[in-house]
Amino acid sequence: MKIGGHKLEITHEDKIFFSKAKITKGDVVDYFRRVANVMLPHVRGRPLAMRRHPDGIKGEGFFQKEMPDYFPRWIQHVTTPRKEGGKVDNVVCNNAATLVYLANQACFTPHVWLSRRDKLDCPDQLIFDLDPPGKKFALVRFAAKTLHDLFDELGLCTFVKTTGSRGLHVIVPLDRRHDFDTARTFSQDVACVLAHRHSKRLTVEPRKNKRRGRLYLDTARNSYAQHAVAPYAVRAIEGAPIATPLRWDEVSDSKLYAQRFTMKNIFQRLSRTSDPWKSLRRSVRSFKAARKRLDAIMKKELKK
DNA sequence: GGAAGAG
DNA sequence: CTCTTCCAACGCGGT
DNA sequence: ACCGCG
Ligand SMILES: [Mn+2]
Ligand SMILES: [Mn+2]
Repeated sequence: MKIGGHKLEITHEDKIFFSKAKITKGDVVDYFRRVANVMLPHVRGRPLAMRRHPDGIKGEGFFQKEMPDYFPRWIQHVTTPRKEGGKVDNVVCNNAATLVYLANQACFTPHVWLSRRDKLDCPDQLIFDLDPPGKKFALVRFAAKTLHDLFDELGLCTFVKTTGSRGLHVIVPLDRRHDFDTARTFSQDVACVLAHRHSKRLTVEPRKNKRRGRLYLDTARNSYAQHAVAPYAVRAIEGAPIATPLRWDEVSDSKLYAQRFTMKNIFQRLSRTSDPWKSLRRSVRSFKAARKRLDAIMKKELKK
């Protein structure tokens, strides 16, 4: 296969990766070739952690952060310091050829950092991870919408995607003027305010046995060298569900669920509707002003 | 999926 | 040569 | 200091 001026040999095209949906490795490679144009803007410039499944979804799968020596020289990469010493040489996926090469390496669930290579210490987005306690996806939709409303009050834009697994991710574009510790503390404070406003349904309680059926507002991703599943990544779950950017009005649909979009129906969606995240990079608002507004809300509502 | 070490 | 193993890591809270 | 989460 010739792509972007690179010739790639695709191996084991007929190997079954998803048995129930009868999706082969060749199908997966073809998926990434076709989705590249809409996916690349969201992964470009970011350290990428490879989630690989060489034996398809019936195998174990593993994370790999270090780019192997045998990868071709045209694949871009960036060295990042580890928090407790040492370093990692990460893949950076800036073009369709790399996406296809990774797919042939059985990496079909790439994860990406919340910061970009030119400013690794300052995230350009926050992520709130919303998973249902048990099976109640309506609670995930509720949490996402109330988060959206709170960020409206704070003057920040929000974007939402299915994770393709159990829940939703809410993304908040940031101005890269603040480090991870500052951004994470802000996200934790936002979660505390929201949990306090909706204490019957939401919680920031990490202990599972103290959540009592409430949805956990998970801010754990908002740290250095952490990563989240990339938009349009394929999850290692039967049916090949895809992490799919949504419009906010879709979150109000009671028929929405985390695995709503799959390798089988995603291109039908993409031909009908334009990229819901097209404006993401133009939606950066002032963190300073938002922090100030949140401080006022905390003083009024949290009381201690 | 591929490298490296053990046997 | 074949077979097995290895491929991540941050902050938090509790021991 | 180490373990178990997410
Ligand atoms: Mn999740
Ligand atoms: Mn979670």
